[in-house]
Amino acid sequence: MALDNRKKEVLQAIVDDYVATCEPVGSKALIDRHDFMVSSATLRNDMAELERLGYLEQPHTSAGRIPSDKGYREYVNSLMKVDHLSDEEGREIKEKLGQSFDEIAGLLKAASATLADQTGYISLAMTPKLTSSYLTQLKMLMIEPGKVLVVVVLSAGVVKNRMVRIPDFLTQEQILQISNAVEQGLSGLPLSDISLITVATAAKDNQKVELPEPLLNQVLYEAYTAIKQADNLDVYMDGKHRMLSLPEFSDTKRAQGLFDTLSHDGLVAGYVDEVTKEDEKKEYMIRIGQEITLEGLEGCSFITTTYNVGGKVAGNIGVIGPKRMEYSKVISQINFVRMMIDEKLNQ
Amino acid sequence: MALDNRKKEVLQAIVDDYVATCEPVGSKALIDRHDFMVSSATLRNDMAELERLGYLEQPHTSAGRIPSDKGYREYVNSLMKVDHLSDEEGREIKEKLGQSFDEIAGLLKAASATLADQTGYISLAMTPKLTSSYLTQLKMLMIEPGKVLVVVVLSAGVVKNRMVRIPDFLTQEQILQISNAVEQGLSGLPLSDISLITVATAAKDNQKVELPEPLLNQVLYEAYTAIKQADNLDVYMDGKHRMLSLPEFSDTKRAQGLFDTLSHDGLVAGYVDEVTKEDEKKEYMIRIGQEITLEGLEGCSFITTTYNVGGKVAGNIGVIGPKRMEYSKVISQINFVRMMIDEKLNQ
DNA sequence: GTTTAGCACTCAACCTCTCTGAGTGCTAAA
DNA sequence: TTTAGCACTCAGAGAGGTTGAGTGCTAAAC
Repeated sequence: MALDNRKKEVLQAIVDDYVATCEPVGSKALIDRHDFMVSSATLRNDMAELERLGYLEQPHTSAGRIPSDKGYREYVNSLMKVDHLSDEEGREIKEKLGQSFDEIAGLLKAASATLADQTGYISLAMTPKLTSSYLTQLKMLMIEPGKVLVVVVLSAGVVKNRMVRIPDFLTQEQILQISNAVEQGLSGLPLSDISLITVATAAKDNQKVELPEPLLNQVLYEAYTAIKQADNLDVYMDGKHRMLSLPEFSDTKRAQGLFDTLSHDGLVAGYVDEVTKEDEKKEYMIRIGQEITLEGLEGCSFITTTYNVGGKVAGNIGVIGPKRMEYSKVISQINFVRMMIDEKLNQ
Repeated sequence: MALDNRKKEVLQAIVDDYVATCEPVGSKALIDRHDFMVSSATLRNDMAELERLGYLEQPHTSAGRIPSDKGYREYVNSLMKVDHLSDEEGREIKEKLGQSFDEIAGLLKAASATLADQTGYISLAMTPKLTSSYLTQLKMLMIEPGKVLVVVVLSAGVVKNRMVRIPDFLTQEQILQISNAVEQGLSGLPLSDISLITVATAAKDNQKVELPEPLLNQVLYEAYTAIKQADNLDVYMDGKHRMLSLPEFSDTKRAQGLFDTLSHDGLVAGYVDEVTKEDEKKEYMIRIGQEITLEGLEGCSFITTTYNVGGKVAGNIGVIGPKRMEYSKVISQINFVRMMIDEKLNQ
């Protein structure tokens, strides 16, 4: 059964008011703050009906109503008015992200900081998923005997490096030969196709490399690990501490549950990944309250979106806030930041 | 006026009990839990005296006493029994830090995580102060036309790198010439002696570099920035969220004040630096309550110590916890971790 | 059928009052 | 100097009462 127009307006008004005040909304207050052309008794009937249908909840008999997860969902799906960023806000974001960044990591850090600042909630920025990107360069730079810096460059413009140990007596020359051989053999190959075997094949096909097998293998193993490690997702998160000032987290237990989970980057990244796949065709992923299957985030809402680098390769940015979130505002803020990232990355 | 022996014992017992329970300690409870050979009335007199002298405080008339900052200070300075780590704990730490680390950053991250785990408080690990270290290598690796990875290697074994932009048309060959020239001219020089001018001199003294002045300067500027940036302190902090479970932070306001400050790495690092200088000759820096001049940390205690790399170059590790902290235990934990770091770095 | 006025009802929040008990300070005697 | 004893204090818990925002229901009006 669909909601009639007035009920929709009532639900919308209740969500708006509750978001603004964090207090249960009663029929009287609703009349006062909005131009309903009916009496409070009528609204009471509507509210009772909305509660029966599961869109509203009552903390206790003599209190007003608050939106349920289902209520928020309905609001987000079809009721909220899409907000435009004020010029002011747009300008602020542009200012913070306007400078030039030499590495994608720097851009994402700045994006995360900006998003946290602007929304006042927790922001999230993840490096691109690199599975579909390919290796473009592999350099090995001898720092001192036995210590080599492996630099991996991927098609998405991602550069990662890692210090590894190798046998002391190998020379820069030998290392150079190996890295050149591997680079020649593997560049252009998707990361997912690179295995210890392909690395070894690449090195051995190249005649110039002349080293005893076990030694060679040791170096190749380190190169392989460095390449694979370049695939690791980095997660930048800001604004956690701001959540403590929200009334919904005045209970330390809740805040602790949230922080416990958020301190495991991997958990969050995995969840975002999973949910992004579910909502593949949508511009945004929105999860509200109990819809979120991460422990400790049941009282939150989670909005993410995807930025693009070149073709397929993409990462996520997002915001975690209370269910009582200014959805439309946050969405437009995320969107703006995403556009900025896209622009920077694809210019 | 010095405290007589019994008063010292009383103070010590009160601190121990309060640390264990977080409840004000009364004369009766003190008699029950310790073997004082006197009556509670006598202890009451002692406690009144200790309060008059400022070592104890009373939350309200009909409550027991809690240690004041001065009381904790006396306890730390001369009363506490120095604890030895249990074999169990030592083994756990060794296990976590036992693996080999290729970079100092990795070691410090692990140290911070371990310290947070073991103490249950907030841990801190800072990269070495590099002002007294010198440049050993400077490499520039062309990633793609216009983009160069500058790798800076310092005497302390610190390797930092930074992606920079240069004019498109410079070749790998030219870049190599420049970096070689700079490296030759500057290697062995303390970081503090390196300026834009010395960089430029190094490059220009080398005959091989043949580039129009403005172009060359642009590249040199980037190299200089990369070198200077290698000096940046990194701060690793873990275990923040655990503080929320302590009774002293059940009030969200306090927790927020703490987290606000801790979210500024720089503030904390600066403070540690400053205080380490004050306590230069001591093995540990300990600051209690109001002694800490960082906003939001007035309810905490802060313990740090210094690890060494080679000679002078040194960084700090530390723990931030409630004033009601198991001082001796934390100190031995920090100490153990410091020894592990020293060992790893100087082997 | 929908809307409204009116009224009885509910219940968290707040206040006040009392009681309890842990803990104190003081005094006078040992 | 130490101790026993006693009067005193005060936070915290519990009981009782009041308030007021908010509800649901009913019967009349539209």
